[in-house]
Amino acid sequence: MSSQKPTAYPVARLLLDLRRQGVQTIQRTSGVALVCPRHVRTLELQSRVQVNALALADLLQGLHVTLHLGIPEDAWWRHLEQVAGTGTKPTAARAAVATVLAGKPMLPDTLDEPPAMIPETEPVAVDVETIGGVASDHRVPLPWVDPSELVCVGFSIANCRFAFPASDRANIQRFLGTSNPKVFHNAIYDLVWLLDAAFEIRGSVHDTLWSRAFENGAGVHGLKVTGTFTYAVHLPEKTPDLAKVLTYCANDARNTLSLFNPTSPWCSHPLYRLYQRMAPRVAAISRTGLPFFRDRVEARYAEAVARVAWLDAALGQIARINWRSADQVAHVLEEALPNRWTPGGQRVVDDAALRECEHPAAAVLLEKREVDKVVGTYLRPFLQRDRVCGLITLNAARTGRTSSRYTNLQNIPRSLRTLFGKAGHDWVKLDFAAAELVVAAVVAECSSLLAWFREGKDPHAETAARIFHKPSLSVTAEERAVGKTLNFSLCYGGTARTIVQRATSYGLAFSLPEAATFRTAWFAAFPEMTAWQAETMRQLEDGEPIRSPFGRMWTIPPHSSHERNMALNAPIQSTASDLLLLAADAIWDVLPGPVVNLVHDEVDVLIPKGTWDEAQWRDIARRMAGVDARFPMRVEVAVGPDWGATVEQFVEGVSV
DNA sequence: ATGGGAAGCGCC
DNA sequence: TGGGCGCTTCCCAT
Repeated sequence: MSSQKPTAYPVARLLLDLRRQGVQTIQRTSGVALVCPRHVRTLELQSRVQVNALALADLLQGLHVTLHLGIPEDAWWRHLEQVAGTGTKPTAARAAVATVLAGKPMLPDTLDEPPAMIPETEPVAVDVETIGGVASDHRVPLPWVDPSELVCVGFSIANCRFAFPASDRANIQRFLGTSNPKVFHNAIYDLVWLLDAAFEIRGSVHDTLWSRAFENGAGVHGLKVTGTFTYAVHLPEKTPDLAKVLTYCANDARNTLSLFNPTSPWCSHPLYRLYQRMAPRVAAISRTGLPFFRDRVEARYAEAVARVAWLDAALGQIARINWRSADQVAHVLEEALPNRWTPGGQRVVDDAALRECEHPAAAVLLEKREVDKVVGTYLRPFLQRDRVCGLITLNAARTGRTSSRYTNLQNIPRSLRTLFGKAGHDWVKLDFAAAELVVAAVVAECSSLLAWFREGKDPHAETAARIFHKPSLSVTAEERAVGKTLNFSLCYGGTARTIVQRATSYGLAFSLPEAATFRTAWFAAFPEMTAWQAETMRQLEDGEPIRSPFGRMWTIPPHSSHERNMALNAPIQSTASDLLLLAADAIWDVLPGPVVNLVHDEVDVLIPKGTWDEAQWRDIARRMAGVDARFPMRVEVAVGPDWGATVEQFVEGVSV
């Protein structure tokens, strides 16, 4: 491939070409659906995912494809090249699209008679249709988003497909309430709605996406080839025709059923079982959301808005530009900025650059950014409802971490956490201490790190002691911070440069050669880490999949340093998050209050004031820490009147 | 008017 | 040339 930048082939142009070739494209809130009237496949692409050329190949061969058009344009270009040959021009792409074939018959838009009797082991596929959401913000309909509404629930059993409007509660409950396995396609979403409508689901929960997530680390936003669909029509937005919605819903349930493979070994895998138990619980957390103190949020909001006005006035004295625009800021600060450039060829004006900048506007702009973020991303959206809800998903991250969307409950600033809580209740925080480092020590079989964890020592301080050649008791706070920086950076492929950057964010300063010395010393102190990283690189080069201790797999092409570092990180991060989910499962039924949030290595619980019982929580924390004997986890337990005011009570776990 | 990409920043 | 997420704003193309 020549180094010359290829001619752009915009997504909209591709869609237009597809449409010309008789491919039906329908705009939906969640993206654009491309519908070909022939067999059938669903895939979704998103920017952070390494997509497979097969995806577009399938599309161009006339499969039924759903694309989330979040991928960068050059990614589309690479696919086009791979599919239609190097140097593909739009005309060649059009020629490839021309291979789209006219279709075979699909399922008709009619409903079957619901069966009177269902054999007990027969899987029942369930699909929910909803309407509403905020299209401009890509927010799908959710119970807490107004306007949003449950329209109908569809079912598919064996060769039968049928649906009921949401008002027909008796019939919906009749089929949800059987002991048959219930099959969903991205279950959390349907579960949130069914839970909100107070339906009771009996039988085990299955999801057609889980096995794929375990097998190749595909998130819901990632590449998702889900198999053969027999009904490939998509529902137009805002259709007033209930009959049409019902048939669509039933046919989609049918599609879901066709994707379900009950004989897959994954269906009996411990992680799959875990997801079956956790999915309804996570849906419940999503629906409940975080309670907050409205008066506090309003006060903080007013304060922040006033501060923004003051800062804007101050900046206006310096230059009358849009200080949110990186381009305009770069133009004003010019020579005062450090000589760094973004991948897109623009001057870097991020916070780190501003801190190095002598210009009088820099300090003011830093504060403006901070307050702007707090107002725009957090406080203003919070005030729109009486609680803060986000859709927590089990399989959006390739590593198996949970994530939270449509308000992210996992990145709320520490400074705002004191706004969350409930009158008459206390907030209990259960937190895995240094979870990823423990997992890394186990996976790499690092004897010294493991010994420290087993003995309950502070690993960062011990690391610092090794690096600075002094007794661990005389390690200073700054030296410990260096140790922490090294531990987190070097496990996953960090360089001397990244160590310096990280250290700067901790308020430490040292030179590149110093960082290089620390790096060498770290690998010398932990020879098993060196060996483990080398072994992972060998697997990558040999094309072997990367595996986690719990059996997740990732096939990663070793093309770039990013992918090599991903291979180092994925099994560690995923194991740490699986441990938290396993721990949450282990303690769920003995918790004295509802779980209100999950933040990667933290579980948050609300309890009525005055019911704190240390012995009870010690027991809970012990169960949590001992969830898997291979991993010497420690759990920190804190309690307080709100999320931000929790105070650590004790630590439970190995050697405590 | 609308949507995608880039930059930036919040968290673990 | 640590990883993993999601959200907002600006800018530009359609």
